Order: sequence, then C-alpha cells, then structure tokens
Amino acid sequence: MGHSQADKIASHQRIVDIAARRFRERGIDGISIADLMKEAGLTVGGFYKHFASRDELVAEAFDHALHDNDAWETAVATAPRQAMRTYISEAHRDSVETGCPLATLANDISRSTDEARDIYTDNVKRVLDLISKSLPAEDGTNKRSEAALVLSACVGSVLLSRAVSDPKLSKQILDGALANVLDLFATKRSRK
Amino acid sequence: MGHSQADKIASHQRIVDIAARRFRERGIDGISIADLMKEAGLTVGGFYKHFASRDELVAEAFDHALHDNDAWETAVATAPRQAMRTYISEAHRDSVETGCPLATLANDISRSTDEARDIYTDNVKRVLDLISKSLPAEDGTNKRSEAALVLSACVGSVLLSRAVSDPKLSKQILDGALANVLDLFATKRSRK
DNA sequence: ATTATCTATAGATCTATAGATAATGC
DNA sequence: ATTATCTATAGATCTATAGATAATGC
Repeated sequence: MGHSQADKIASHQRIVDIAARRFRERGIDGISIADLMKEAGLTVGGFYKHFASRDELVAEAFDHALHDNDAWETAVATAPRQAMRTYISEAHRDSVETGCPLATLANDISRSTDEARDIYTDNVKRVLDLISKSLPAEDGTNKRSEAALVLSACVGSVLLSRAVSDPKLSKQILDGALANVLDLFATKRSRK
Repeated sequence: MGHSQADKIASHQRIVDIAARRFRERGIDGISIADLMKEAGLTVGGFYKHFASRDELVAEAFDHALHDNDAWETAVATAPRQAMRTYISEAHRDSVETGCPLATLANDISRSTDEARDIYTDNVKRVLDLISKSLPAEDGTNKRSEAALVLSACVGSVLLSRAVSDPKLSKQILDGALANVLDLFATKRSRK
C-alpha cells in the first residue's frame, strides 16, 4: 500500500467520497468509522491523521456532497425541462447514495452545524436563481415564488417516492409532480 | 410511583409519545433508551417489559406519529386552503417534534421496515385522495396528478425551510410555495 | 528523518439482561 | 402471588489514542 503524500491526498478524498455516499444511504449514524475506512481499503487507526474528529468528516462529507451537485445546476441552467425530467425520476429515486443532497440531507442538515447549513443554503440560493431564470416570463408571474414551488416539488416528490412502499404510488407521485412542474416551464397561462 | 396495570399503559403511551417527538427532533439515533425513559420519569431497566427491542419502540413511535396526523387530514378535507396555510408555515417549520411525520420521517422511513413503510404509504394515499377531492374540477385537469404536486410541495418546502440557515430565504421558500399551491386550489386556469 | 498506515486497546456509550423492591390485585 | 419498576451490570460497539511498522523524501 502507498505511503506517499499523493497517496494520502487520494486516501483522504476516497474516505470523504465514501462517507458522502454512505451518510446519504444509511444516515450519519448508519456506518462506523471502522467500516468507512475498511471500504476505503484502510484501517481505523489512520483515521485521525486525516480528521480531527468524526464530526469533521461529517462536515467534509456534506460539503463534498453539496459541491458534487454542480452537474445538476448546469443542467438546470442549460436545459431546465430535461433537468426536471432527470431529477423527478425513478432513476434518481433509486440512487440515494449519489442522489441530490438537497433532498437526502435536508433533515440531517437542519440538525447540523451553522457551517454545513450555510453551504446548503448557498446551494439552495443558486438553484432557486437558476430555476427562476429558466421560468417563462409572463404578466403577473412572480418567478422567484414559482421557483420555490418547483424546488420544493423536486425535493418533496423524490423523498416521498422513496419512502412509499407501493411501487405504483411511488411512480404516480413522480409522474404527477413532474407533469405539473413541466407545465410551469412551458405553458402560457392566464389567471383570474 | 404507580405500579398498577393502568399505570403501565400510561407509561407505555408516554414512552411512545416522547420517542415519537425526539426521533423527529433528533433522528432515530439521536437519543438513547436511558434518556427517553428518564424523560418519561422512569429508568432504563423497565424498558424491556414494554418493548421487545429498541427497534420495536421505533416502529411504535413511527406508527404513533403517523396516526397522530389525523387532525391535518381532517383539515385538508374540510378547509383545504386553510390547511395549506397551516402546513406551509413558519409555525410548522419551527415545531419539528410535533410536525408532520410525512415530511420529517420521509428519510428515516425509506430506510425502515416494510411495516413502517406500509403505514406511511397508507397515510400518503389518504392525503393524496383528500387533496385530490379538494382541488377544483376543470377541463383537462388531472386532479390526482396535481395532488402529487401539492403534497410534494408541502413536504419539500417545509424540509427546505428547516435546513436553510438564512431566515429570509426560509420564509421566501414557504411564501413562494404556499402562494402557488393556493393558486391550484382557487384559480381557474386555461392552458394551451 | 519523516510520515502514512497499521495493530492493539483504553474509555465511553448504548442495548439488553438479571435480580431486587415495592406496589397491585385476586 | 403477581407484576411494574428499580438498581446494577454484562456484553457489544464505537470513537479516539498510543505505539509499531514500513514506505517516502530530503
């Protein structure tokens, strides 16, 4: 096994990446340091040469998961309707460990440190801006307000579809939410 | 302290109720059996005369939290717009421990047993039906589909507003989601 | 010589159990 | 006599640390 400085950096990144996956999949307390290190091909003892504490890993893992979200942000900016189809989908529902951290980590983040919540908040702001810009301008339309609905529906529908045990219902939630979200991006509406 | 059979039932309910609150507030692993029993005015030792295992308490606490949701279901059926205002609100955001379990427990439930997920699923089905019936009938409107959007937006907006560290943004998310959800209940729309 | 990782373990915490205590209920 | 709860603790698990090992890097 490697002992170079470059290897240490690689090890560090590997640990953080695995943690970011497992924390999303099983929850913050769902996996021990020993098991994480094992999955990274290392042993427990080395852990504290990488992190001052378990909490420090949690913080880094959250940060990593949230910054990993760039691809989706780009998709929202360039092809919003397609981005919605990708987000509110069975594929996304079934890939919790790499899925959108805004959805999966919402609960954990709300109980977390200010630092973690700040990073999460920046993410939400950026996404809301992007969604807002992608929505069609119409008379009387408050795009910021609609963006809040869209993001809420994205997050909510994926979480609901994951929790529900009936596969049909799970799909209905996704399909229903998606259809109505897409409407907001494409349809001209007139309101009374 | 009491030792009667009636007292035991009362103790049991107290433990379950406290667990249902604390699990929502701090997560399933956020509080120990000892601390839960302490809060119920009891000691650790008696726990296993009430539950076969910690998991059994988790199951009962989930069940309790989900059945405690009846009040909101009634509200949705009788005064849907007011129910939305109550749900997508700062008050709801700030009361995690008694807040809607569909939102707070979504993550934990998706990792839980089939039994817990089935109870959650029944709840979602009932709420979707109620929302669906409350939505105005219009040509080309798929009410089941819109109900999925509404519930997703309810759950998503509350979870997002809790996770975000900026109070202004938190309120914007709630206000934005609420305004657009209310639109669905009241507005006649024509679509192209 | 330094350091990335390893083996081994101390110390804390938590679940679960055993046996004692004191009240209920026949 | 039964049982609801208590005190005490065994056993498991997890975080964190200490000291050894073996590779890197000057």
